[in-house]
Amino acid sequence: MEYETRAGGRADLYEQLARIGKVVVHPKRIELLDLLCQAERSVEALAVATGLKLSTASAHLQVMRQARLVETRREGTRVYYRAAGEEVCRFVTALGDLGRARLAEVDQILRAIGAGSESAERVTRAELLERARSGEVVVLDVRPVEEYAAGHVPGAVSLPLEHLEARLDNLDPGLEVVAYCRGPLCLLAPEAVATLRARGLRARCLEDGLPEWRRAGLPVAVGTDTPSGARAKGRETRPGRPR
Amino acid sequence: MEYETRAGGRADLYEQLARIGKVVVHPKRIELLDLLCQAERSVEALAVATGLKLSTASAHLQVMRQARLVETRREGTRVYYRAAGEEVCRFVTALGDLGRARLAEVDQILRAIGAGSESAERVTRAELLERARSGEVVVLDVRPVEEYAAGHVPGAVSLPLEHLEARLDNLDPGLEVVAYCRGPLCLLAPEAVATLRARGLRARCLEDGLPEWRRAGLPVAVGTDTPSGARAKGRETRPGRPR
DNA sequence: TCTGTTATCTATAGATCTGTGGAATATGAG
DNA sequence: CTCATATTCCACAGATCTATAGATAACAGA
Repeated sequence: MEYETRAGGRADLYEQLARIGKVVVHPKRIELLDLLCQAERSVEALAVATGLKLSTASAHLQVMRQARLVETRREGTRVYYRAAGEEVCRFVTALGDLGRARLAEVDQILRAIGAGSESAERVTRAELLERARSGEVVVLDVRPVEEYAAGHVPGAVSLPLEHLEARLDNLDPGLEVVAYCRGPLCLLAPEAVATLRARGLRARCLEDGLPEWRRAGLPVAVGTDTPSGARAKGRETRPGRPR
Repeated sequence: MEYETRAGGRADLYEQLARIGKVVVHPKRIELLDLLCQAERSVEALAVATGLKLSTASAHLQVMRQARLVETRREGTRVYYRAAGEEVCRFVTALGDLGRARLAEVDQILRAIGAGSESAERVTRAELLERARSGEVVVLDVRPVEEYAAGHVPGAVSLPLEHLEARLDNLDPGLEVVAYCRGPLCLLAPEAVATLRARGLRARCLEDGLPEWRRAGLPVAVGTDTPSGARAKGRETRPGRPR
């Protein structure tokens, strides 16, 4: 039996793509990339967030830099890493989607906290926009403050999950809460919702997270000012071409 | 300085995703996956196409199976592998897109054969549909016959690149040729176009390849009958939900 | 049942990857 | 210039991955 062999330069091509594959072969590197899709961070911050030793984290970051998936910015004695462009975040999302679709284990882990695929509970972006405008809901950003600062849903209140219990009183029990976090793989918002519901509040998760919000061409606010009344003081940007 | 640590079950999550990453860390596995996104194939066919020994190819396929990215079907003494669903192909596409966007090397390799990002030359799907309907162009599927058989643009003529030179006479020099292949990373169609142009024929590539065509919700014909007149005899399917 | 074909499994040697502590570098403050 | 901080570089030991040959298993046909 005979089969055709492949054309010439392709070997190099796949070798190049494997450079990218090399990044996502290590769980910690995926975690780092996921973090960097939310906001830039210093090496130390990344090491602490992922539970790695500093030198190990740095080594992983070098691998990611060689694959050109991250870029750096120096500020004084500190080096800030960030995802090298929107395509990187899209790729991480694609990886997560594939995981949820094909690996039952992923869905199980997510479902264990109520973030699984029975997402009938989730609020769509369109619904949120509409209801937030009329003041019916409070939008809660439960990610760490630095991620909120790097970009958030306009009008959202920053309330990191770790501080949620402590600041429950600040929430108006009459309003429904819509919480969001990093995306479909992130457990912060589902955990927040579980906590809130246990306290008798009405709460739901937003579908997806901030990267998808941005990618949908919706406005993103920048800065740490939490809106006490209705409008935030941080800059607000609307990207060029919605999709 | 203090940073928050991450919540609980996440480690397992990224470990699961790394199972997928493990597949794309090896160039040959990416190549195999790319092939399987076009059509199912036997282990031997895959080994020959990628230039691997049989046992090595089998080992790679086991890794891919463990990550649930491929599935198998047994037919007599032979085992056919296929991509485990549309999400897998979408992921491979995302990987390729990321490579083209971030790795200059990838673009260089593609450009060396005229398939680079200066794709102003490419025909859009919409344009092709319109012009093919009015009979102005010949649509050429330059992939191997088994991929044509597994699915092709309705009305396209199967003419694998390796046979192109030999069958040049069959082409009407008055018509423009639109060639397509596996996708943006595939070099078959660009090479075919280069060959045709060297012979003085008018020829262009279609944007992307068959997977993207299918993903766009356009009809896909199945079978090996090449249309001599206007209509193919193979089945023709229109998927449920276009996108 | 026996035989040939196709694919998987096993064992192994060589290569690559990981985590680590400690040295080296770069920057800013005194 | 010297010191303190943040990061990267280096060397090494232990773990994992890769390719391959040969054994084994599944199947079809006589």
